Amino acid sequence: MKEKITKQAILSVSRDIVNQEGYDALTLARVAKALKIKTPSLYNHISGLKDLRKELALDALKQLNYEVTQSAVGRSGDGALKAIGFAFIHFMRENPGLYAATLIAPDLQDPDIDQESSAIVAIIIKVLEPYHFGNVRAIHFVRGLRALAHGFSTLEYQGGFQIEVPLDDSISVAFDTFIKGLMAMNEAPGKENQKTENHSA
Amino acid sequence: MKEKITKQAILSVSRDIVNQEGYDALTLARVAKALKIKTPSLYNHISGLKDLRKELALDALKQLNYEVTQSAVGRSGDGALKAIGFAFIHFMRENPGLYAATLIAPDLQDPDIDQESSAIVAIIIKVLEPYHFGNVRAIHFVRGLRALAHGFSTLEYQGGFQIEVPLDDSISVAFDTFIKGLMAMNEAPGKENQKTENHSA
DNA sequence: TATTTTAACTAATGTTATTAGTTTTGTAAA
DNA sequence: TTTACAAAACTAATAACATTAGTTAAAATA
Repeated sequence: MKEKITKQAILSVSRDIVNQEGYDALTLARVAKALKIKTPSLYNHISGLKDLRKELALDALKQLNYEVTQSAVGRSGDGALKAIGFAFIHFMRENPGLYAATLIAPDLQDPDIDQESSAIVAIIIKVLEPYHFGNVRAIHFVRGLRALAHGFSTLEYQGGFQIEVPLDDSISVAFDTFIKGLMAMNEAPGKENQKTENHSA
Repeated sequence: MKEKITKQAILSVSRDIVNQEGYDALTLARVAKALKIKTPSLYNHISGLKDLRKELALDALKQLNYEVTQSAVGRSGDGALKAIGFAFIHFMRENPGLYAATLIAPDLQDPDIDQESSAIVAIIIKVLEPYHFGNVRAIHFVRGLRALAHGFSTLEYQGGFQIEVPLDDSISVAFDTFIKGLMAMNEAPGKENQKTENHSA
């Protein structure tokens, strides 16, 4: 049963390739071989390697958004925040190649990519709502949480944690710590509580 | 006055290339052109592109370590921690190509690279000493601070922050938040305060 | 059935990294 | 000063890659 060759099929084998053989293994030659066609035939469906990388990154971001969103449903407050953090790590562990795709191929100027990126921000903003932060302050916290999740993911991806202390404990403690500080901040709020409409932090 | 061609000279032009033209612009052909020699001649000094990337990453990590260390001297406690965080961001802003080199070329298995990575950990551990955390707990916090700094750097590098709220404010708030939570944690310590000797978190 | 579009193909070009073998050049010894 | 050697440049060649142009076969449509 031959798979019909379509953009989705190309993305599908690309996902497998990057996850199993590493991001660098994603070449048009490799993709064509997996699909049993010649390299130039790919140009009937995509407009080149750069395009393929972008599409793959977009796909990865969509999946990441979905999993992050799912991790937060049914939870609230600090439980939801921690779940979001772990959803990042989980995604990276299960899909190292796709995670690399979101790291390397960014082109954040691209409107499609930009939209997916800010969708993640919107999720966190929503979870933060009950805390009643001012908008500016909320953006600071969103950025902090995002940086924390992203930082842990990237460092583990690179192999930056070798010690025998379990990483999951560290992540848990780090989020607890940040959230605890966040509460303390709320009791003694700063002066920068102006309104802001733009939520694409 | 012709520059004598040496490993250092190769690394020097490589630094300029990645910072000015992006990490992808680092090819042996490009380096050779900058040095006005032919590509194969480079093999008299380095053993290939992979080697060059590794050497460049090592160089970048050394510089990063130096700047992080310098940022902490004369400061203590939360002031020092925040300064370290900003040193990361500053390095990334001034040397985007070198920063990318540390992100992309890792090979964390390599002993040279590993040593430089754990040097950064040692610095933070030292700054945390006055807080008298147990070793396990200290490692958690080191990881958290490292992830925070790394996360902010990487996200800004990718262009992940577009809004008009200044990023430096967010970084400041995030570190304050984390440090505040850290103090609160210290007042109510957890149960996992065993001793550990390995400091290469 | 005839026509148009889709999607494969072959052929060719230019850019890479890399290896092998050769020549030049500078330095140190005779 | 001449000779010997090693360092560091070179030329030539190969293989993997992306990309473009032009061609052909098959499928969909009119």
